[in-house]
Amino acid sequence: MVARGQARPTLRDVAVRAGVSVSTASLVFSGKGPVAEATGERVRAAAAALGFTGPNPLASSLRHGRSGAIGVLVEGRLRMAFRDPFAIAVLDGLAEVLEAVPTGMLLIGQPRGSDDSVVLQLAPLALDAVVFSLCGPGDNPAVEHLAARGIPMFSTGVPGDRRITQVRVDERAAGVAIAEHVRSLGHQRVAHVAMPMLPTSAAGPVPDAEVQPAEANVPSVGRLLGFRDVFGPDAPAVQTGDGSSFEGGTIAGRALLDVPEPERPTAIVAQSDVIAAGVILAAEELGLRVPEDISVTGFDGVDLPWLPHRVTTMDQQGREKGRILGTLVRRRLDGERPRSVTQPALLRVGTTTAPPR
Amino acid sequence: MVARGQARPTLRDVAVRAGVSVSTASLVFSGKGPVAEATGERVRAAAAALGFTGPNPLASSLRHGRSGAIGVLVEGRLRMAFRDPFAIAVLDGLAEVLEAVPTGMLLIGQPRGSDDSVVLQLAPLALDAVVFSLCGPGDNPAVEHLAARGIPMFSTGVPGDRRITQVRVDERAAGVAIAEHVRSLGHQRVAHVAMPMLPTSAAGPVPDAEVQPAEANVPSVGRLLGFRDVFGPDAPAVQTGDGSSFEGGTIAGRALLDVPEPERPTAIVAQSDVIAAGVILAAEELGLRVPEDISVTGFDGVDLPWLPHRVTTMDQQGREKGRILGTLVRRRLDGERPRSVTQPALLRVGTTTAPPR
DNA sequence: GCATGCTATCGAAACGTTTCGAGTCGAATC
DNA sequence: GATTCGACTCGAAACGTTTCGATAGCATGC
Repeated sequence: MVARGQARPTLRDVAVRAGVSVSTASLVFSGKGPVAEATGERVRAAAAALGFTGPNPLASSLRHGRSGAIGVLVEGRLRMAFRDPFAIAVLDGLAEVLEAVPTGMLLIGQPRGSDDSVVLQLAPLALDAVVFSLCGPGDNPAVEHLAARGIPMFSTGVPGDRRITQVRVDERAAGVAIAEHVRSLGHQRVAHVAMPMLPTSAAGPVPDAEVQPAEANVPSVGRLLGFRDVFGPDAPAVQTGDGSSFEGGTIAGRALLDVPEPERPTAIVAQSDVIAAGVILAAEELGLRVPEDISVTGFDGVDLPWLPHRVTTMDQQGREKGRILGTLVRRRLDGERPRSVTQPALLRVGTTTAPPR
Repeated sequence: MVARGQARPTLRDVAVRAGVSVSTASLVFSGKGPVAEATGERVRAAAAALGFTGPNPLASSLRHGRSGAIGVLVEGRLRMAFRDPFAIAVLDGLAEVLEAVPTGMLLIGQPRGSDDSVVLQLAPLALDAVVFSLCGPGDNPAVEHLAARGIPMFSTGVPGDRRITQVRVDERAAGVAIAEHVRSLGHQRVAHVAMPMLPTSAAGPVPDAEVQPAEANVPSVGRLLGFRDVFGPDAPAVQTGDGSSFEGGTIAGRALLDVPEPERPTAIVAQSDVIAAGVILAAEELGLRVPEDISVTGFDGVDLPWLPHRVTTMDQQGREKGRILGTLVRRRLDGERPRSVTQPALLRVGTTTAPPR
């Protein structure tokens, strides 16, 4: 029942005790190949008696060449990544599909700046695939390493390497769609709050040099391009210094709204719901009512239970995106070569937009 | 440079190409044992030429008996678990320590109700240790399985099994401390909003039968006991139906505050900051100002950037707790047998408490 | 009475490392 | 010149499975 000494029992111990060969014992646990009822029973009894809880996963993995784990690369500190409810939604959908396989998700943190340390961290890990779902723009040193190891890679748009199978949305088209909605309400002075264009971008107005039309698949860039497709290339845009964050939204909101009324935008298009929430706080701090005095839109379509508004947003259906990602991973592990897919984003009108006064 | 055909190169391929034995090649990559400079160079060159990215982790793990991954058990859907910023803080601290080893964190979801499926999910996973940090009260079927496999277990208080090494706080004492603070301000009619006493608890008033003094190590129970140590055994307490959630706090807050003024409590002691935030929303919805009309306290000491208050709370230093947890895991993997530890929780007075009017 | 087919079982060969003990060789020591 | 010592290298034996091909037993069909 309990381990004698230190060593765990092995399949061989079980086989010996049951009076069968190791291969037969293996068959009993894997369920492949025909085994007589009585034999199976004897083996299971021996296993129970020895406290054998099943074949050693490491040995089994080595034989199969599969570890049963996929890596999830997390850029920056965990606490930051997990503040983004959209990322969580994707992860949740992913887990939902992978649970059934079953495959575990191995979190791999990647603190900023330590470029090659992630490779050192990755090298000793046995992974069947890797998902980039909490990463920002820019190249990731992990991509080269994983490509060399032949580990299949998946992402939700960034990094944009062609060796990575993607579940993406047409960011620019989505940016156009929400901007159109704002314009159709009658807004003309409209500003944009973006996530950083580059990993190195500083908070503040977006420099034109950082907006490369070729990078339209990067969410921050694509959404800004879409916005400017509607409101013109000179429509004001500021970026946060830290991705999709509430604080970043608040800071940007103050900068845009704390100006004399004639210059003040009548609507702000933000690149995420969390940023939009921050902008709303900034507006309310300044005594502006949303949506009467100022309209605010978000992006993502996540639940913000603590926000007493329903943000007008582009619903990206994060959980569904995660599920699709999971399905792609599964199919890849089954030997197929699934191609990248594009998911639609849907305009969802909430309580934070109205015609200008 | 690139894989020929499908097969990845192995250490043997590298050794052959470099004209050395496999064991010597192994020495080069592991850095153990003396290797002549020239030999090492030759092996590395051969590896580069073949596109060998390092020893196969699976084989290496089998040999070492270590997988380089620790499991993190997540009760309920991922999205729910990750809504709790305290859990995230613990995870963040844990990751900080484990990154350096390096060891990955393998998330294992455990949807409610599917009692033995977690074992099925766990069985094929190679884990060096398991951390329960996002789990609620009650027994967990995974504990038996892991104990049988001899996998070291760690937790932050629950489950309370003695085979698990714990980083806990004295929940009851902490509950007393914050209640004392509220009483010292002069409050007499004080209510409590708890997390569920049992996994099966329904939202609403806490039935006496669910409050077992023996279970004082369970956070929800211990904190309530501490609260009642100060305000008496009949002080009103309601529990949420879903752990530490904003919505749960709002619902409970409405139930407690939407009553005629003479019956209304002048302070509410909540079992988490997130719940406290929900209570504050409920209060404000009813036109009550915090802290002028009603004081609200939380628990945990997490950052809620979107909340325009600094909650008075017991700071549990989640990140530090996670770091300690990580250190315990590390020491255990180094062969020590670290004992459970108790962390202090510190009263941190914010802007949500004041004397009653 | 012999080929045929099926079921149940087994031995041996992987899977790709790491580690242990042993061996080689040249330099230093007596 | 024999001995001792390091530095370096190597072969072989694990680590605990899974899988392939072979074999044995036994009934079926002619």
